[in-house]
Amino acid sequence: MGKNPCCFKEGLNKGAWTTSEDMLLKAFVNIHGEGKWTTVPHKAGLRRSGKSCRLRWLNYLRPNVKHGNFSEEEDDLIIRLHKLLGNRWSLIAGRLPGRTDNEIKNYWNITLCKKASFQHQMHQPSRPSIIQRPPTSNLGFPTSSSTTQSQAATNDTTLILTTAIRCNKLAIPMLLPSSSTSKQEIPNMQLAEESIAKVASMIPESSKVGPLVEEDLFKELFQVEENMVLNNDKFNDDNIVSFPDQAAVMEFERLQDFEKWMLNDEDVDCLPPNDQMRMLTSLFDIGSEF
DNA sequence: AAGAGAGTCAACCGCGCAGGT
DNA sequence: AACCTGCGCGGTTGACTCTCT
Repeated sequence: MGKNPCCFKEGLNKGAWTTSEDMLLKAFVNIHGEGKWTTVPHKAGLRRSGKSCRLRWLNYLRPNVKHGNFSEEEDDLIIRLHKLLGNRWSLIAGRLPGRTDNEIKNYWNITLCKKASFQHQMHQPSRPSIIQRPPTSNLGFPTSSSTTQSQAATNDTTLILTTAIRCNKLAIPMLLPSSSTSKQEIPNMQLAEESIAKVASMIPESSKVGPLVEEDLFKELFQVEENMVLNNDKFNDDNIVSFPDQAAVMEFERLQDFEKWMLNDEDVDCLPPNDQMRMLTSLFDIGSEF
């Protein structure tokens, strides 16, 4: 397996590891612990690079590394995590005890990629599983062409972005029933406002901007029901948020929060209420099975 | 039996980030 | 600020194995 074992560079062995090399590395790490990989080859008496030692230890020699077939549960989890996190194999591996990023990456490329693609076609034939980063308008919203481009990306199977639609600005109008202006008549109103407040609280005060919204986008994010209308006149500082220059950073932090929440981690600062969860599932294009 | 092609997977490579000087 | 070093990550490679004809 692997590269040609007869290949030498600067006196270093390359290619498949021998049993004796494994024993040397294992013994050394068991005594001295992990870390300082650049000094390991010299101290352990190995003619290998530090990187190679680290890789061999992490992927094969480390205790509790699981080898062999993946279970159905593991398959399912990998597919779902990949949908959420993209090709961030180390993060995915962190959720599967005993599995390494390298193993999961190989397994995905060989097996699950096809399986996930098949599942997606069965459940959502017209929607892409991987969202393409849309071009933004001068207001920061995805333009109407983003859907078309996303579909085009699906058609030619080009995977461009695996996280979320990136909006620089998000303004949230009041949600009103078509025949009334009374908040109390809308059961979800309170939750929607809580969601708005939560999102707004994540954004620095200085970055809030004026009333900007695209109705279709809002309806998609908050799953507006047929008997409700958007009142674009009702804006104030509390329901307008933006992600200006630091958009990518903000989004990344929220993705981490979302991931932690999804996986029931402890120490999560932000636990999205139901409506916010719906917004996030739309943003991250995650199906309702979550 | 044997050759070809497809599938598998350990290992390598290059890049980027963080921390230290 | 610039450079160096160590580390970790994701993409890719290529030897080996399996399956088909």
